[in-house]
Amino acid sequence: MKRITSNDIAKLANVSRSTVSRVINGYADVPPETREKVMKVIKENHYYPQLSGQLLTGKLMKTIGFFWASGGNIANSPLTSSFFVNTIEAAASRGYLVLTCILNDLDNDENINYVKKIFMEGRIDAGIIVGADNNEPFIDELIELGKIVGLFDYYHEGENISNRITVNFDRNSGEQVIDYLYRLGHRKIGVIDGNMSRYSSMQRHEGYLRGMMKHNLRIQSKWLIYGGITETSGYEAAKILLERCDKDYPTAICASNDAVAFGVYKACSEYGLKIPDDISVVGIDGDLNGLYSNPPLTTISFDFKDMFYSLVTRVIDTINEKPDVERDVFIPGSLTERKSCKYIDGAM
Amino acid sequence: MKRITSNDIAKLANVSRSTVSRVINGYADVPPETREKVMKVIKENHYYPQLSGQLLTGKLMKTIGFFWASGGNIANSPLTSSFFVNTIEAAASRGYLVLTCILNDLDNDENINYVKKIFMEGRIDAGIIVGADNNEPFIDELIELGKIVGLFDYYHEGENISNRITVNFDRNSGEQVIDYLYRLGHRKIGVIDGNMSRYSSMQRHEGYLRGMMKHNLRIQSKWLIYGGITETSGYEAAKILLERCDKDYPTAICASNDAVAFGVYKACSEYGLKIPDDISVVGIDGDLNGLYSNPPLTTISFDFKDMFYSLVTRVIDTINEKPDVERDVFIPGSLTERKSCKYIDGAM
DNA sequence: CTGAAAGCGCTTACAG
DNA sequence: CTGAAAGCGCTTACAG
Repeated sequence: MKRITSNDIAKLANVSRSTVSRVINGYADVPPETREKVMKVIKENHYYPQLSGQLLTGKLMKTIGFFWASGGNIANSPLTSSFFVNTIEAAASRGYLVLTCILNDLDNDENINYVKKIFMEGRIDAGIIVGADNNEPFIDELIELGKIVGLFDYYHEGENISNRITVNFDRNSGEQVIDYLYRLGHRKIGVIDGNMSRYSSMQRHEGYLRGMMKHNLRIQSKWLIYGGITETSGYEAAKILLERCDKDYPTAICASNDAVAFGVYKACSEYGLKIPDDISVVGIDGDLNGLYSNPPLTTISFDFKDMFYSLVTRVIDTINEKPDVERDVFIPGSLTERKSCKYIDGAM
Repeated sequence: MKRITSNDIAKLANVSRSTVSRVINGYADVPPETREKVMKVIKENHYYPQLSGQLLTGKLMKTIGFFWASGGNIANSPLTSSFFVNTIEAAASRGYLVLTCILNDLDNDENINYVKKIFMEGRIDAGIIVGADNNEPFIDELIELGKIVGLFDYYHEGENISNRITVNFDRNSGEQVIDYLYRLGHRKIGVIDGNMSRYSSMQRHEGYLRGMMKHNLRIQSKWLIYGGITETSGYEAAKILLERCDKDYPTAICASNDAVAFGVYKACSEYGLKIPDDISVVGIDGDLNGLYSNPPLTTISFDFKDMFYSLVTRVIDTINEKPDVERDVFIPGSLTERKSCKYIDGAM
C-alpha cells in the first residue's frame, strides 16, 4: 500500500500542494468550493498529513513525556497508578498525548542517557519526571539545554527557572500531623522519616520537628528513625524502632507516607501492638488503600488529580510560551481522620 | 538556543553530512579516527539527531500506541492499571516506547477520528486497543488501510489477517468454573453474564452453558441474567436475580468477571446472604483486589503480564516484518481457590 | 573511505 | 485567491 502524500491529493484535486496545505490547516483565504473539492479528495483517499513532514516545518509533537523514575509496584498502588492516569487525562484535556516511560531507577547511565535522548531528539515537546531525587544533575543539564521539564515533588529554594515547572506537597503536613496527635493527647511521638533525597521527605521531617518544638514535646532519638518511602522500608524501620524502645513505646508514630504506615502496621502486628489501642499511626498521602487497611489509616490526603492537572497545564502553557506561568506550586493537604489514632489522656 | 543539526556537526568536524550520518548509524566503513573525531564533536555539542529528519527517510518511530477504550476507574483496579504497566514494560524490553491514550468510550465519532488520526499520521508504528467491542468497524478500517493493530480480548473466528494480532483469555474458563462448583457439590448454579459485545463475555457465557449441560444441570432462567463487566452492573444484575428468586436462591453464582463478583458481594450482603455460607461466588480474572475482599474471592486467574507480553511482542515482530508471527494467541487461566465457595452436599 | 546530490512530506513566504 | 520555489534535518544510493 503506497503511502499517499499531499502531492497526490493536489494532483487529484487539481490544485497545488500549497492549496492542499492551506485547506488542511484551515486557513481563511481558501474559497469554500476549493476547500470542499480538496476535502472530498482527502476523505476519499483516507489522507492524513504525515507528522514527519509537519515536524520539519516547525510543528510540535503535541506530546509530553511522562517518566516514572521510582521503583515500587505501580499497579498495586491506586496512588501511583493514578499519577499516570491523571497525567494522561490532564494532557488530553489540552489536546496533548503522553509518551509514558517507566525507568527502574536513575542510578545507571544507560537509563539517564535514554531519558536525555527522548527529550533531545524532538520526540516530545516537554517531559514530566516523577520520582527523581531533589538533586539530579541530568535534570539540570536538560534545563540548561532549554528543555521544558515538569517535576513532581522537586523544589529548589530561591531558584526561578523559566523552563522548570514543579508541583509539590505543601510544607505543612508534618506539622499538621503533630498538631493532630497533640490534640488527641499524644505526647510521646515517634517519627519514621522517608528518603531524604526527596523533597517531600525532607519537608515532612522538618514539619515534624517544627511541630514537636512548637508543642514543647521531647524528641527522643530512640523514637526517631530514618526509613524510606516504601512499605518494606517502613516495616524494617518500625521493627528497629520498636525493638530499641525496650517496651517504652511512643504512643503514636508518624510515618513519612502511607506506604510506610502500612509497613508500620505490619511491624506492630508482629510485636503484638494493636492499632490504635496500643499505638496510633498516621500516614501522609491519602492512598485509597488506607481506606481498606485494618484499621483504616488516618492520613493527610492530597488531591493528586489536582496536583497533576496543575503540573501538566503549566508545562503545556510553557510549551506554548504563555507569559507568566507560575513555576512552583504547592498544594495543601487535608486531614483525613479514619481509625488508626485514638484519644488518650495527655497527662498520663 | 539555536538547534544544532548534522550540518553543524559536519562543519565542526570537517567532514560531510554523509559521514556524520554514517557515524551516528554505526556503519562499518568509517575508520576509527574519523568516528572518534565526529563523536567528540557530537558529545561536546550535545547533538542528538532529530527524529523529524530521520522519519522522512523511512525510519520508524519505535513507538506503539496503547488505547484504553473502556470506561471504569483505572487507578483503583490493580488489574486494569497492570495493563498499562505490562504494555509499557514489554515494549521497553524491545526498545519501544508507548504512547498512551485513554478514551472514555468509542461510541462517538470524535474519539474514533482521534484514534484513526493517531494511527494514520505516522506517530506510532502500531497500536494496541483494549476494551473495544468485538465488532468495531473502525478497527476493520484501520486494518484495511494496512495499519498493524494489536487487540486484547478480540477474536474473529476463521479470519487470519496478517496485521491484526490478538491475545485472548482461553475459551475454557466458564466451563472450568462450573466444573469446580460441581465438584464442590453445587447443582443449583446461577450465572451473571457480562457484556455480550465483548469476546470474553460471549466466551464465558458459552463456557457456562457447556459446563451446565455436560453435568446435566438444569439451567433455570431465573438464575441466569445479563449483567455487564463493572462492579455496578454486577450489583444491579445480582439484585434483580436475587429478587426474582423469591428465596429459591441458587447455591452458587458465577460472575462474568471479578468486578462483577464484587458487585454480587454487595448485593448478597444487602439481602442478608453470607458468602460462602449461604451462597458461593466465583469470579474470573484474578484481580488482586479479590485477595483483600471479604471473603477473598475464588476466581480463574490469568497472567496478564504474560498476555500483554505476548501481544506486544507479536505486534513488534509484525512491525519488523518477522515472518510467521502467530496472529491469535489464547492464554489459559488457572483456578485460584480462596474463600468464597463452600463444599455442600450435592444431593440435598 | 568519503563527498555531492537527491529526496523524504510537509509549510511558508513570495510573487502574481 | 493560488502556484512555484525554497527549506526544514536527515539518509541513501551514486560516484570517485
